[in-house]
Amino acid sequence: MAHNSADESVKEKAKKDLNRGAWTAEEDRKLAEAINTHGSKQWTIIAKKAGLKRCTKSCRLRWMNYLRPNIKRGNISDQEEDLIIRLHKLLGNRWSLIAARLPGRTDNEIKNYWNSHLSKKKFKQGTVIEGISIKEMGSKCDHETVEEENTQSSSSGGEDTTKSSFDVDDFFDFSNEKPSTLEWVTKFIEFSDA
DNA sequence: AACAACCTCAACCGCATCAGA
DNA sequence: GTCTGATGCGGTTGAGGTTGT
Repeated sequence: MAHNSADESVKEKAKKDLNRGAWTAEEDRKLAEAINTHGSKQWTIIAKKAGLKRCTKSCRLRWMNYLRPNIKRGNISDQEEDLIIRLHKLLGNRWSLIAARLPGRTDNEIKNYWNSHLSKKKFKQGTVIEGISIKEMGSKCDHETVEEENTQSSSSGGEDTTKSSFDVDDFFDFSNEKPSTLEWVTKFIEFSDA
């Protein structure tokens, strides 16, 4: 590494100048004000103009996970839980994709909920995944459990996957996804069809 | 009542990807 | 085509709360 130490110390100093840890109500108010003025896209501008000693990432995260309108907090319903389980089986640890199918829920919330509730539940019940660790689950789900899902749905006529009342068409509507996601979904569909 | 163990969740970190120059 | 800064994502951490002994 040819990093010069002056550069590093500038970065270190900048880091030290930033607030860290829990957000205060006052910080929330300032951030909301700045987003109101500048929109919720230009985070470098927002971070500067808000007058907060917070980095862009921190501002964005706070907005996405807490301040954003229409956020549901806590009380994940049975229906939502069921959907999370199904989506996780299908998508693996792609929390943002899963969150996109659950209005008002954030990727962080779903990730936390999965790690604290569902992963254990699944192990207790032993119904979905057997013989692999939680850490392995994320990567394995991408292909192996998809295959399992495929087998299960074909044997049961594929009806069970729609047991909960979510809109299947909407669920598989990836029209708003990024090209890289679409590519992945296309691959998944090809894999399912094979 | 006191302490330890466990749980939850907000926030941070590092990396990957994207977009513009 | 390359570089650089911005953005987004998933994994991890740690503070605070809860439960068990």
